[in-house]
Order: sequence, then structure tokens, then C-alpha cells
Amino acid sequence: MPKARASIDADGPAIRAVDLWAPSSEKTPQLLSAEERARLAVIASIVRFNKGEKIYGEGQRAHAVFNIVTGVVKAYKTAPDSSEHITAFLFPDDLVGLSEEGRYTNSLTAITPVTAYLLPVSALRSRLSNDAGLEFHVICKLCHELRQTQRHAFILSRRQALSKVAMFLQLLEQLQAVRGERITEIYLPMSRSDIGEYVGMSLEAVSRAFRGLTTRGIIKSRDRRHLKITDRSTFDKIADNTNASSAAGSVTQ
Amino acid sequence: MPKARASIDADGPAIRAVDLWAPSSEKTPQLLSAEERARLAVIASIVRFNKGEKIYGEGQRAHAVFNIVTGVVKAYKTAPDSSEHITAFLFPDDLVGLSEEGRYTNSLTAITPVTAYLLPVSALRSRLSNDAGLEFHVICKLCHELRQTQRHAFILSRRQALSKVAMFLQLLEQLQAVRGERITEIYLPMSRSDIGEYVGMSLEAVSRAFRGLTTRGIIKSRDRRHLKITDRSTFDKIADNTNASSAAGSVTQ
DNA sequence: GCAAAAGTTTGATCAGGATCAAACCTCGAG
DNA sequence: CTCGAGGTTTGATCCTGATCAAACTTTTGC
Repeated sequence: MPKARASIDADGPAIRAVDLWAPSSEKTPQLLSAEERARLAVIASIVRFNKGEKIYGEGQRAHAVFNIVTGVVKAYKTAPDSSEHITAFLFPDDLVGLSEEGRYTNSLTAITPVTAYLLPVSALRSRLSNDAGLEFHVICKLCHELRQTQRHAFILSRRQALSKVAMFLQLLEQLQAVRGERITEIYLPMSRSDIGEYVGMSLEAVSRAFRGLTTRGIIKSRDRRHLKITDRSTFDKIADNTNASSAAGSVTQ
Repeated sequence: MPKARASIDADGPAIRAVDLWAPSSEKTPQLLSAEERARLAVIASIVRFNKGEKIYGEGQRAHAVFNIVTGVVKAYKTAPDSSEHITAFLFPDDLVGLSEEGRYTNSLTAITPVTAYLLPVSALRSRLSNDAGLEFHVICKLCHELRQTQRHAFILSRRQALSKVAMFLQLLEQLQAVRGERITEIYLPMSRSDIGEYVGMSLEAVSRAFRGLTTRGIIKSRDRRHLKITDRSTFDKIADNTNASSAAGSVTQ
């Protein structure tokens, strides 16, 4: 977050209008172009984390930003009642290290082995101030992040367990799709309880939802971390709550 | 959203690192400084909407951005099953008009009489390209919006009705606080069902939650749209789920 | 000011998911 | 290979909030 003026935090107006930069129709799939990447490489160092290793904790002094190279990371907040709320799952090429007032706003843990570039905040900041292109990319990424978060909120607002899980799978599928090509198999690097904490339900309910989708022939899982969607149309109907109950509702559990 | 490159939408990495611009410690409570505001006034025109009037619909061609002057607006998405999911409530000084691929991403309806500045997208875009200060403010506002959305997601992830409503009231209180001064009375311009669609529960449940908070002496409502918090400590405990049940749990309903 | 419409409260019932509990896999460490 | 810990499935029960329904209140338009 750009700095921490209390006034912005407290009463800064929201912005909801950002389709203004739309320049040409060039593609910018990466946060950084090869060239920009190279320029940043100077200040970056590679770091590595084991599965389950905590990268940083909420409230800790934010000294660095990470650019994930391989692996998957979860960002989460720990509520006072010690329950976790997962804010996002981060994948390769994602930038992580959101901070406010110089402190991280959430905790970060690797859920698979992770390698990442570590970019010291100070060095990165000076790069940004004289690199308009980079700044533009940042705006793009902020917008992307905003979309993702709105989508997350949308998932959380659903009341049906099947609906939540289906939407979550849609999300993963899109994240894993390469260049718009639909993938055949969805990979679930995170645990059932991670999923539950992301979509807002208990881990048992997540498990049951998977079984529910399986017994209806909508998904088929190879193992606990790999599944494919076998009945697209009803899957989509469940995901966006278009009454699929006529067909699937008959199956009791 | 800045433009609509399919590739960004599909696989653009998320950014989570934006505390990089933190300059001095000046305050920027408004999106626009008086001067910037004046520069924009040239291209703006004033528009007025009645209570309940729809400002625009999701998917409509996005020709303009609105800067709310007075009144309150709700932004929402209509799910295929025709249920509404409220994305945000917008207040004076908020900018609205988020679009993607030149089309609005959600619908907008005035929930009180509203006056606003209408800024044509085309004119605004050209302003922005040669106004770095404005661009910086946009980044700030995007961050603010992101924070708000994350907070919304956090509310939606709570399972207790009282907790959701209490968090929602906290949110309103902060939005209405002027310069960090805590207000005495919270104003609820939106209907119970609007609240329900925002926090993810039925309107009846919202009503019961208000009653629940009232019978426990935690809030006191002057009328349906004005209330004050009478027991701060238990209110806060309920809002962040710190077990307040010892004290309040005894009250059955 | 009245009637209709919209919004709110309250009640009763019901269902879906939370929770508690136990058995079962899976993977990694020794 | 075996053991153990962490993760997952499954089961049984309970409870909260959804849903249906009806009375009541407030607002709005004539």
C-alpha cells in the first residue's frame, strides 16, 4: 500500500474507475518485461523456503518484496480468536509483500517448496521513482489484485458449499491456464483446511463438497491434489448457482 | 481497471507489494487536491439521481466516471440466479465507474438522492496521461479500494451473524468518522436487505442481529437509520470474535 | 391524507453446515 | 521398513441462519 497517511486510510475516497490508461492493445502478461526484469535482477537475490515454512508474519517490519519463481504461497491473517483467514494464494510470477506503514499486512507461508527473488524495499522504491513503465505495470497489477479480491469476496458470499468449492476450482483452473488454453487437470497444492479458510467453510465441509461433486460425476480426482472436471455444464451451473438442482438435487448426499 | 488485455486478466501475476511510494508524511485525504479538482472541473458536468435510480448497469458501455458529491450509492453484481451481491457502498468523494474492456463491471444504484460530477472517460484519460500527480493519487485510491475489498472479504468470511453485522457497523463508523474523530451516531442509509447482501446473510437475519445487539445493550437505535454503540468493549469483542460469549452468551436470543 | 408499496419485524419450521469424534490414509523421518 | 504426525474422510449430532409466512411500519405517490 502506498504509504500510510492515516487520513487516506480513514477517509480517503475509494476509486472505482480505472479503465483510463487503456493504451494500445499490446499484451503485458508479466509484471515485468524482460528488460525491466533484468534491471531489477541487479538488486534481487534468490531465496528458498521449505514447504510449510513461514516467510514473514503480519505486523513484521517490511524490508523486502518477493517475486515468486516456483512454488505456491498462502497469504493470511490470523484473527484474534486465532482462526486463520486466507487472503490469497500466490503463484509463480506473483509479487508479494504488501505492507502498510512499513509493516506487512498479512502473514506468508510456503505451502510447497518455494524459490523467489527477494527485492529489498529501499532499492525497489528508488527504481520505481524513475521508471514510469514500472509504475504503469504496478497499476495494472493493482487492478488485477483488486479483481481477484472481488472475486474472492464473491465466493465467500455464496451460501451453498458446492457452489463455493466449484467457484474456487474455476479460479484455480483459470490461474493455471496457460495463455487461455484450458488445462485438463486442476492441481490443488493446498490442504483441505486451507481451501476451507479461503472459501469460508470448515475443512470437513470442503471434503464433503468434493465427495458431493464426485458422486454426481461432475469431477473426478486422480489423487488428493489432482482432479478434472468431467461434467462441465452442471459444474458451471453449480458454480454460478444456476439451478442445477433439477438434475443433481436428486442425489441425496 | 486499466484496460483489458486478456492476457493480464488471465494470467497476470498479482501484486501485493505497494508500500513503495511512501514519500513524506503529508496528508492526502481527498482524491484530488483543490487545484487538480479545478483542472478537472473543466471537463465535468453535474448530474443528479433520485433515490433508487439506477446509474448504470453491469456490462453497459463505460462512457463516464462519477465523482460523488452528495448521497450514497451501492455497487453490485447480479448473479445468474438473480440474487444481488453488493460489492461496495460509495460515499461522497468516492470515484465510481470501474470498467474493463470499456464496459462497467458492476451495476450502480443511488440509495439516497445523489449528486455527482460526471467525467467523460475520454477527456479524463487524456488528462491523466500528462498529469503524474493525478496518476499517483490513482494508485493511492486503488490501494484504498483494495484494502476495503479485503476488509469486505474478511466480513464475509465470518460465520456468526452478530460478528458480521458488528464488523459492518465498525466499517460504517470509520467511513463516517471525520478526520479520525469518532462519531456519536452511525447513519445507515441502506436497507436491511442491502446490508444482508453486503455481509452475506438474509435480511431477516440482519434484523435479528440488530435486535440481538440491542437487547444485549450493545447498541441503541434512535430510528431505523440511526444508532449508537452503547457498550464499546463487548461490541469490539463481538466484532473481532474475541469470545464475548461469557457475558453475552447467556441471553438466549 | 389516504392508499399502495416498500421495507421491517417477528414467528415457526427446516436444512445445511459447524462441531465433535473417531477411523483412515499418506508421506516423511528415522 | 516402520512409525508417527499431519492430513483426510466419514459419521452423528446440534445449532444457526435460511426460508416461508404473516403482521406491522414507514414511505411515497396521488
